[in-house]
Amino acid sequence: MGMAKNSNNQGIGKDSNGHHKYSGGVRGAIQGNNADTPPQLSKAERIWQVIASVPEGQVVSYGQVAQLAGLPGYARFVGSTLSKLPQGSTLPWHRVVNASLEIAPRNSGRMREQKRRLRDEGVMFKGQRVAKAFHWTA
DNA sequence: ATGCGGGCGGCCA
DNA sequence: GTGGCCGCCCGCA
Repeated sequence: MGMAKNSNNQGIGKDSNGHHKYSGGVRGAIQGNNADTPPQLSKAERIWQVIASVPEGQVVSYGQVAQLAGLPGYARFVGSTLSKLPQGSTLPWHRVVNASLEIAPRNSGRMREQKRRLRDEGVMFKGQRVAKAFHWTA
């Protein structure tokens, strides 16, 4: 475990979304993380919020994140949003897998990094997939 | 404006 | 259980 502290902080420098509609007090993490998520936040911000709330040792799917962020149907957007995270981000991006609970195919190095991180927090695999027991249900 | 490619997902062979 | 086809929605030529 060591230092897990998945706060709501992920080195959000500048959103490539352009829309700087405000990003003021993101008080605490989004505890509710329901679809009732207040919309002053940009889509990317809401997505970050949800991911930041995923417990250590658990995973969620892209579609699930979208759903929880109040953006049903935005699964792919979640993926592209994560691909834009800054290098030093503390957002637990590695806890997001596809609906089949497999690590989404992309740069092999990134994939290995994700698997390593998950294993480090105790997540177990069944073949290529994360065992169901580690699938987070909000 | 239009087209195309993504860290996806649900359905149906 | 797999694999292929669309459908979704966005960002960037």
